[in-house]
Amino acid sequence: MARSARYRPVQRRSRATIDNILDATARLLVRHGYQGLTTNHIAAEADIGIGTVYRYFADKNELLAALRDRASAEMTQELIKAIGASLSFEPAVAVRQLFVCLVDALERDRAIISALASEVPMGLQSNILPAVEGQIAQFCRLFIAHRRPDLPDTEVEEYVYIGMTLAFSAALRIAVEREPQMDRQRLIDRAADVLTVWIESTAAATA
Amino acid sequence: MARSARYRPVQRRSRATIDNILDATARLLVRHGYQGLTTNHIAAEADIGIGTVYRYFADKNELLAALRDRASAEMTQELIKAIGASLSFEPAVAVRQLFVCLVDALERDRAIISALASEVPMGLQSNILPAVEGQIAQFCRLFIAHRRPDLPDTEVEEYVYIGMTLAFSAALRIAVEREPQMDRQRLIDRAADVLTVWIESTAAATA
Amino acid sequence: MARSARYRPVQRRSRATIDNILDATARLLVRHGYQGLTTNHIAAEADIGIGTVYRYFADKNELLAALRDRASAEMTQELIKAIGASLSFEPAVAVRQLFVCLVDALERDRAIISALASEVPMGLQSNILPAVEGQIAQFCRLFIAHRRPDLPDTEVEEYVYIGMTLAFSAALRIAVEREPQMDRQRLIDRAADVLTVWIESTAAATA
Amino acid sequence: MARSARYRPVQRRSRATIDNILDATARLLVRHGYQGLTTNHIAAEADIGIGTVYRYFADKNELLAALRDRASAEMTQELIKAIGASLSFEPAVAVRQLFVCLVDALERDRAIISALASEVPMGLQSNILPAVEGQIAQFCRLFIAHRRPDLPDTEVEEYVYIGMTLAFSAALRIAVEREPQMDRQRLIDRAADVLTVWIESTAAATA
DNA sequence: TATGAATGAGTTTTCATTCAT
DNA sequence: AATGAATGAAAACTCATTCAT
Repeated sequence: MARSARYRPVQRRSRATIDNILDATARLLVRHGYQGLTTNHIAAEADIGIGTVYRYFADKNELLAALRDRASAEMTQELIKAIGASLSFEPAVAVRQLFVCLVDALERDRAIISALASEVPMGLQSNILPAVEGQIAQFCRLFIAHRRPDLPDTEVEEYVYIGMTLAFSAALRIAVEREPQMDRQRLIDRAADVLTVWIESTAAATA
Repeated sequence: MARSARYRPVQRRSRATIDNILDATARLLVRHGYQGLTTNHIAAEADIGIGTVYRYFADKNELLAALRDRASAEMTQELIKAIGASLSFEPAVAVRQLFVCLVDALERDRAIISALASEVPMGLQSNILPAVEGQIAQFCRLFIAHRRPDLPDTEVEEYVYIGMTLAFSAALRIAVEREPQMDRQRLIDRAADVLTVWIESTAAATA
Repeated sequence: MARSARYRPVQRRSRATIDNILDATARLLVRHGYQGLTTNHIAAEADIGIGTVYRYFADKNELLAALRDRASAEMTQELIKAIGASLSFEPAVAVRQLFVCLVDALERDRAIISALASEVPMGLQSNILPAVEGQIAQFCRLFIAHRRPDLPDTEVEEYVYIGMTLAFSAALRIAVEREPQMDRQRLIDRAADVLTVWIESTAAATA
Repeated sequence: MARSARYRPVQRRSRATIDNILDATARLLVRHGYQGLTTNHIAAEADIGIGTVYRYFADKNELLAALRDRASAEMTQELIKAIGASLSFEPAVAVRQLFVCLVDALERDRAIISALASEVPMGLQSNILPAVEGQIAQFCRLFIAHRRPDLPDTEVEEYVYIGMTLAFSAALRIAVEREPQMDRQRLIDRAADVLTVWIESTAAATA
């Protein structure tokens, strides 16, 4: 907000230092949660001076946003690769494969995801998933438009919206919030069933 | 530390004052988000002394928890009433009715829900929905067990888990996060379709 | 300070209520120390309203002063009785008897003495012992003046001052601050020795 | 609570700043007593920001403890020097010299001693004298053990305990609590007499 | 006379941010 | 470019005291 008006000299910024800071932040977030995550902590964990942190990030919010963006980008990349690999399978199989991959990805980053999503008081701003979801949605849009050129844009948009919601929220639950006594594999099967049934029913309905 | 037990006199606490404080908190949360939500602000908004806030709530967390519980209870009540009213319809219709009711309820409380869920840094602790969802899930469990006494408990549990996830996450999106250009009614229809199709397919599969 | 100017209607004050308040204060002081000793606590412990406390004591300081005075008076009374009983013995024996009695008295009230003396931030104002000591010193003065009418007042005063200091500080240590592995009886003997030797030497010197 | 360990960066701490803070605290304590001794006042008196106080001391207690330790160390140092200087004199003379030195030291620091001992509500924790006394007692133990190797340890311990109690409490009275009309020199003489007589009597008794 | 709900000035403490070195 | 000592606004919370009932 106040940021754009602040004087900021043109300077060479070291990618390595930025990653060092971001890594330190992620480590602390996973280790202790947002409570007690201070910029001074971050500097100490990254083994640099606090002043250096502020050479690379205008303020704490910007730092957290950069962390969010980096995590989003990594996860997006991974999912897009999985989509590429699934393209040759038939829809029902592909959907299941992608869903498994999504749960895996969320599970791997569960700590950082849940820390950023549910502890950092930046509102939805700090959430990693919307960005990831937006990217993936883009692919789905193209895919559907390619397969069903007859559907109007708004309808495509609605399918994508519902589909993304279902896929991501189910995967998130299974990966991050699942209670220990529930069976991971069976939940994945059930959720994939829903997606498959739904896709098939809509394909039939609009055929 | 040395104080063995917090002093808390037995006393008559005024329901009106508690509601006044909770209302003020909700108003501030909706208006400005969690950032800047201080106990002093709350007292000022409620037009009482800061000491009074601490007469009724041991600390800020307890206050927020009370707000969460009140909102949860209200929403749960409303949904249970809707469930009662839907009991006589056939499944497909009932599901649609209930889903509409859920979206309505979430929409009505959207401000407080999203503020508590995504801005208060208490982790999932501050989220209203889990409590509501848990209550409703209880009903679904009973209902399914009644209609399908042959299903083992763990399977019922899985269906409920997936069903609740789908219903609540879809409804939450439509009510709270829907982008303005999307049509509310059509999204509700699509989401209800998913639920209906899924319920019918599982009924058929296990028949 | 501001107290004398405060309006205070002439009223009947119940001795029982005052003692109730003082007892409650003493109990809390012994139980939890000065930390956490609030007037509201005191009222709750005494099972009366906080307003009632302020009907009987202008402020917290006055309450504490009343407690100090009451404890002082009780201890003084007890010691004076012991002095009366020792009067017929010869000096060396009497001194030892009185010293034992002093240690006993301090030990009995150790909790309240140490709480008031070392935790209440009223400076020396809160200490019980000066008042007790002053009263006892008065007796000693009379006794010495009676036995040694030839000594000038200032000299009597000095003897009393030194004697009181030695007796009370030694007794206080033995009763309140003694480390557990030290033998109470032997310490009493040693301390009584000092007093006896000193008294005899001064008697001889001035003879 | 959730913060696993207090963040405390490894850093160069300026001795000058610490002393500045401690000096300011001592000044305020002497000037106004413990009442009204707030960390904010200390910062203002030291002419630094409140944050700086907390860079050097974790909390108010630690600050007060540091002040106590500094005062203790200074006084101990001084007394030990005096002991060294007295070692060549015969006992009666040495005792008197040391007692005078003790009264001097206490008198010099009377303000801070009485403030810390009788106003800071940390119990005996805040008292300067126990630490000083403990150090000096150590010397006496060694000295007695050297002169009277036949005495059992517990007996030495008792003599030291009684002797320290007498010396310190008498000196404290004379230095800090003496009423103005009493003659300092004569009180010192009387008190030194007690110590001398006692030492000689015990030497004779155990010879 | 007794009550106890309400008060708010005052306290400790935190931590994002600056800037002289 | 990097540093880290210093900062101080702001937050949570306490508790002696008042006063309407």
